[in-house]
Amino acid sequence: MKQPASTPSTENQPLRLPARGRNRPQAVAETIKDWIIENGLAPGDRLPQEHQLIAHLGVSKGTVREALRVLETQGLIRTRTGPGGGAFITELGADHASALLANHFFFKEISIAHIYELRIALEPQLVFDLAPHITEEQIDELRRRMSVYTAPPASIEEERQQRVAELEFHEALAGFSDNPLLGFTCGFLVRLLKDLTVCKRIYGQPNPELRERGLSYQEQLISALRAGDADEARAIMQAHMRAAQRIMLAQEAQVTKAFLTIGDR
Amino acid sequence: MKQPASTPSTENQPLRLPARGRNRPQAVAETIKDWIIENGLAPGDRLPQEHQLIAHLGVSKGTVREALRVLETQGLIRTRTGPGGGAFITELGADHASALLANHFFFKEISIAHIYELRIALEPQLVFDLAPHITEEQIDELRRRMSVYTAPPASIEEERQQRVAELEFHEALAGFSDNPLLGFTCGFLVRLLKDLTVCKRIYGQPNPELRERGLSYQEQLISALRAGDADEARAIMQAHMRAAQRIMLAQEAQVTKAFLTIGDR
DNA sequence: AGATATTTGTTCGTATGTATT
DNA sequence: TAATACATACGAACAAATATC
Repeated sequence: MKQPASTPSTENQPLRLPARGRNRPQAVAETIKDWIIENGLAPGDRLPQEHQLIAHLGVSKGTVREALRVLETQGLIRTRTGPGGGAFITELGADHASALLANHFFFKEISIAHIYELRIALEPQLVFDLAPHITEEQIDELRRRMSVYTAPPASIEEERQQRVAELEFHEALAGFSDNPLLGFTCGFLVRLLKDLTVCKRIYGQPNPELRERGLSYQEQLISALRAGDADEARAIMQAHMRAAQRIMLAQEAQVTKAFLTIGDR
Repeated sequence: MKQPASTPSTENQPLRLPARGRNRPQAVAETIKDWIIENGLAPGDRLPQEHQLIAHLGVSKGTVREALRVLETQGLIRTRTGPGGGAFITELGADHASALLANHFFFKEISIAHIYELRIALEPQLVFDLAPHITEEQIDELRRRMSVYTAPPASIEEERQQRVAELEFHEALAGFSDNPLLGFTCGFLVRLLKDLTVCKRIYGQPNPELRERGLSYQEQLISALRAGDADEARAIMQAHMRAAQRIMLAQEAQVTKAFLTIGDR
C-alpha cells in the first residue's frame, strides 16, 4: 500500500486517469463530475467515501478534499459527517445559483433600468404562459403574500418589509413557471432588486403610489389568472412593469457593487 | 522590503475575526470575501500570501487552501506560483459564469422551446438597443463571422461548424450590449444551443433552409443596424427568431442532461 | 542559459469532531 | 455510556512552478 515514492515516472494509472496537466484539485473535480454523469447519479445518491476516492483517483486526502470543496461550491454535492455520512449529490437551488451568478455582475455597473428592461420583456410572457396552468393552491399562495401589504405601512421599516413582500410575490410567480430558464431569470432579477432593498440603498422614502398601484395591478392580475385569460394577464403585467419602472427610475441612483453579498449562505 | 506597514489607517487591521462555527473553509472564504469588499480590491489586486492568511486567520494551511479553492471556483480569484505569485482578484467571465449557471439546469428538463421562448423575448430588444450605438468595428466583426457560412457546406462536419459560427454571430451581438444583464442572458442561451450543437445531439441532417434564411435575415439586420434603424432591427430579429424556432422545433428531440459539461474550462 | 529564491501545490501522519448504533 | 464510522482539521515535509539575477 505504501509507495516508496521513488517511482518518478508516470504512475500506475489507477482506474480512471486523473487528467494531469492542470491543477490537480480541479482535474479531480472534473473526473468525479464525469463519473457522476456516466453513472447517472441523481440527487440524494452518495459518492464513494474519501478514502475510496483517494485510492481510486491516486491522489492524497487534501487534494480530494479540495476537489470536493470545488463541487460543493458549484452546488453539486453536500457533505455530512458521521456514520453513513459522506458526499451526496444535491440539486443546485435557484438561490445558490443566483449567488454564483451575481458574482459575474460584481464589477459591472448594473442599474435599475437594466433590470427593468428584462423584467418588462419577460414577466408578461411569464404570466401569459402561467394563465392556463395555474392552480388554486398557487393562487392562494399569491394571495397570502399580498396580505402583507394590504394595509399602508406604519413605519419606514414596515415600508421596507412590504416592498420585500411585493418582490416575493413576483418571485413566487417566477417559481411557478413551466420554463425553468424563464422562471430562473425572472427570479434572479427580483432577487437583485430584493438585495438592493435589503441593503436599503434604494427605497429611502415612503412611496404610497407604488404600493397602491402595485396592489391594484396584482388584484387584476390574479383575476385574469383565475379566469385563465392569458392575453389579459400579459397586458396587465406589462402595464404594471412599465408603471413600476417609471416610479423606480424617478428615485434611482446608480447602483453598483452591492451584489457580491447576495445570498452568501 | 515586504510590507508597507507604515500606512496607519486601513492596512494595519489585517483581517477580521475568524468567524468560527460553521465549516471552516467556507467561513474562511466568507471572511476573505468580506475583506475584499471592505478594502475595495479590484481585479488584478493581490491577496495576502498563504502563510499570511494562515497567521492572520489562525487556521491551517489546508483550510486556507480549501477556502481559496472555493473563491477560485466562484471565479473571484486566480492563483499563480512562483515569486510575486499568489491569489489575484479576477473578474468572473461570462463563459465561466455560464458554466456555473448551467449546473442549475442539470437536473431540469430543458427543451429547445424553453430556450427560444427567451430568445424571442430578448434578442429583438437587444438589437433595438444596439442600433443607435453600434460601431463600424462591431459591424465588421459581425460580417467576419458571417463569412464562415456564406457558402453552402460541403460536408456534414462543415455544416456543424457553420451552425456554430451562426450561433457565435448572436453571441457576439450579445457581447455588444450596453445592458450586462441582457447581454449575458442572451449569450447564455446561445451557449446552451452551441453546446447542444457541439454535442451533436441536434442538427443531425443538413438543413439548407435554416442557413439561407438565416443569412438573408442577418444581411437585413446589419443594414438596419448600420442605418441606426432600431425599430426595423427589432422587427427583423423578431421574424428571424420566430422562423428559427419553427425550424428547430420541427427537428427537436427532448434535450436533457447535456449541460453539466458546458464550458468546463 | 543556468542557478537560486520565492511562492504555491501535494502528500502523509495524526488528532479531533460528529453522528449513528 | 461506549464503540464505531465517517468527515474535518492541523502541521511538517516535500515537490513543482516561475520570476529574477
